Amino acid sequence: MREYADELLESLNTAQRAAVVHGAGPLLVLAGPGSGKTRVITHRAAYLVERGVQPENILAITFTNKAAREMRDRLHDLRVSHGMWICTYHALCLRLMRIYAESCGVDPGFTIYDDADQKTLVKKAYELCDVATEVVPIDLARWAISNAKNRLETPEQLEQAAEDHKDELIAELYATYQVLLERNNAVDFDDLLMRVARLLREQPEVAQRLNQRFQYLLIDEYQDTNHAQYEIARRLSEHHQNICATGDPDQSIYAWRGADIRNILRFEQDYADATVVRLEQNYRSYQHILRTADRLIAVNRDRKPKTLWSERGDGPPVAVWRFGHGNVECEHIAQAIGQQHAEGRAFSDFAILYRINALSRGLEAALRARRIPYRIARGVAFYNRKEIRDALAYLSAIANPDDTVAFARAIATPPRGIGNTTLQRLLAYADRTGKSFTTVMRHCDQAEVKGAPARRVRAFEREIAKWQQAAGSETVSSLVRRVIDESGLAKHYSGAESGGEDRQANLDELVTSAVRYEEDMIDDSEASLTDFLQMVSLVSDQDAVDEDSGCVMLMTLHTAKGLEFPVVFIVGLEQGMLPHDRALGLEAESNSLEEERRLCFVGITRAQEQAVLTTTQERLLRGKPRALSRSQFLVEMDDPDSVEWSDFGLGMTGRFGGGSRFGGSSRRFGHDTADLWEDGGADELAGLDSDATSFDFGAGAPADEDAARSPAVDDQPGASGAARRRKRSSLQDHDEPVFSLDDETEMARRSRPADRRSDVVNAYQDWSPGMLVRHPSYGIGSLVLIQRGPQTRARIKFPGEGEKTFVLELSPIERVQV
DNA sequence: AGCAAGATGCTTTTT
DNA sequence: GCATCTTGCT
Repeated sequence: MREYADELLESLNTAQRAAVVHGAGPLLVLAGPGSGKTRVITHRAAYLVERGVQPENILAITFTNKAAREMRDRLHDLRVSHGMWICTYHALCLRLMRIYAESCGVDPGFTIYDDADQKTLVKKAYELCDVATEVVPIDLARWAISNAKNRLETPEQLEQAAEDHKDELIAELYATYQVLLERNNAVDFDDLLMRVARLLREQPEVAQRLNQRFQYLLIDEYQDTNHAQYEIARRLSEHHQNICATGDPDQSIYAWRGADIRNILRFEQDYADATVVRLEQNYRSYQHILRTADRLIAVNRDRKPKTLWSERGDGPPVAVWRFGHGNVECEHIAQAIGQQHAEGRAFSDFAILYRINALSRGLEAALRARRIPYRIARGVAFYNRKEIRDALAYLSAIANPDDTVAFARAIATPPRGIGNTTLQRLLAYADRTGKSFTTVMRHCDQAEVKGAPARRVRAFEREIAKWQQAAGSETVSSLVRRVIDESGLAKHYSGAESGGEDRQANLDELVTSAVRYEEDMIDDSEASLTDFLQMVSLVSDQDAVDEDSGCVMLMTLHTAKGLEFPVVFIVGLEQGMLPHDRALGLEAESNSLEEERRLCFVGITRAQEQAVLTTTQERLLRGKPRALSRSQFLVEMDDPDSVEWSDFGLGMTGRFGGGSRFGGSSRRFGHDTADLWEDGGADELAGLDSDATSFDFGAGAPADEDAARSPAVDDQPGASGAARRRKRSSLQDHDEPVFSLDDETEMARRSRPADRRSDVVNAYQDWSPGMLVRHPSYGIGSLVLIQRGPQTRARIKFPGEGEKTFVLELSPIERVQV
């Protein structure tokens, strides 16, 4: 009879198998993109269990909650479920801090401050230290404090290392900020790591006990660990040395927030006799994609060479699209997605990636105008809404009577006749005496708050006390409901003022999330308000990436790490965007430029079948037009064999600035590519004019408004491909662009040859082998083979160039009229 | 105390 | 372009 352990090794390649069967002792798995890393980790965990290791003796640390969830699911499929700790570094530290609260110097009911709360408190430190933000920019101080914490440095150490007055001020701010955190019984994200790292370092007996508990460590994305995380991993594996780290130095993209690529590079020195396994076979992408990514990353000097290989076919070349303006870029991408969807591709097959969140706006508008369902990976967005933050402030105030940041927020909304003067007096008194805010409110006359305001303050305090009592006897969800209703928040946000209904719905959603939290709790007794709030604060963007939402996914390149999609668009490949300005500064120099390159590498390697990179000559940035030149990365990765350039409406700069109102005139994009190729010089641009006028900017108001009324998400994920197609085509009928019959535009439209306005649904229906086509750089060729499917692929023979394969929707190929 | 209009500054990426 | 902060008015 075959053992289950053998079954676990099936369908693994030699390297993967070596990593899975590796027993005790340090193991480093260097895993290139798409090399089946997650499979290896999960199979390794399951294999260990199968060989007699107890699940509760295994600790798996991931970078995101989503990765943790995925791993848990996969392990469940592999029949390993309970007992194993699978969590992020931050969640791990949270749990340890709760257990060892006293040793960590916190009260277990502490609040976790997010970015915004942290900023509030740092500002307060500025006031207390009498430092002006003009002298030390607030973000500089925040960055410096965060860095110090990552390196486990105290304010005193920072002060000793200070080189100038500014550094001294920062050290002072850090010290004050820490005191404020303590007084509020709060920690920030960095504290979670720092305090646990210190705990393990300073209390060897705790470290020892945890070594016994967690006999095997599995750590994902090791290249992204910062010093504190590195220290934690080391201490937790000090005695048994059973640490399995996986990662890829070429995908290290978090150095800017303290991640140290050296942690992975020196693994072999840190752990004597470490076994190193390299996973170099890629199962994800076609060759053209892989080779292009490889060519780009090979430019980095600070790197260990690595050979990525694949048994998959060439696939279509990587496409580079050049546009005159960011608006055209968005329109064209939306159009291409619409077209491919009409041919049977699911919307969820597409991802659009960008360097900075600000670039999502135009894309959203273009997708909405075409009624293409999309989702933005922004998990925190929900918890960042005003009404949600307000509700959470009430809850934090109930759970943690020292949390003045929460009280200050709660007391102000809805307005209850307690203004800033009163609040400041209360806060000042709390600061002076160190009493909890509830106590201060109860005795507010001592804080010089008298008369009517005093009555209101005491009334507010009584309400909080009432809820605190309720918190002890009812479920979290019913408390959340009660607080939202009784605080007056529900009423306050019910007004017909903009988005009142949405806000109500969001507040309801918060209650739902509390219900879901209770359901997820295995042991009911563990569900507590504090725990719920702490969990909520560790939610991140990546967690909002849904597997099969039936939507096009939009996200930053950072968020995309670890994901894969059949078709990937990376927009904004321009100097200043990708690589970003901050990486191009003289002082930043090569290190950050190399990180930008890795970021681009991560982006390209997300693509399974098709990668499209776009670049524009101009785009709106912060509301102002900005001229841009193409990214150096495009040049570095270029190769005529695997990268194909297309130009769309180059030189159309300036004239169309201003906004997203251009109607759903999809047909006017697509295959009417300009006949210019290389660096569209000014003389070549002349021929573009007629095309340029056909773009109809600013004239599509009716279509735009129509789109605004329709929901962004209208696709049914469950529907079969055929059903979806049918639904789509019926939609298409209604979706017929409502042209505003602006004279100029309509004339431009008519003046174009009919065949160049290819029909979206029946595109290429009449294309057949033998037909002549034109490619802007290869010239005239003949169609050898046409393959219809999710993408229409065509094999075309060019005299002197040989045969090449194209995805027609993505290439600038035109039919030649005979 | 509370609100509204105007001024300011800011955007890289995230647990 | 947006969100946040400041100012000034009721």
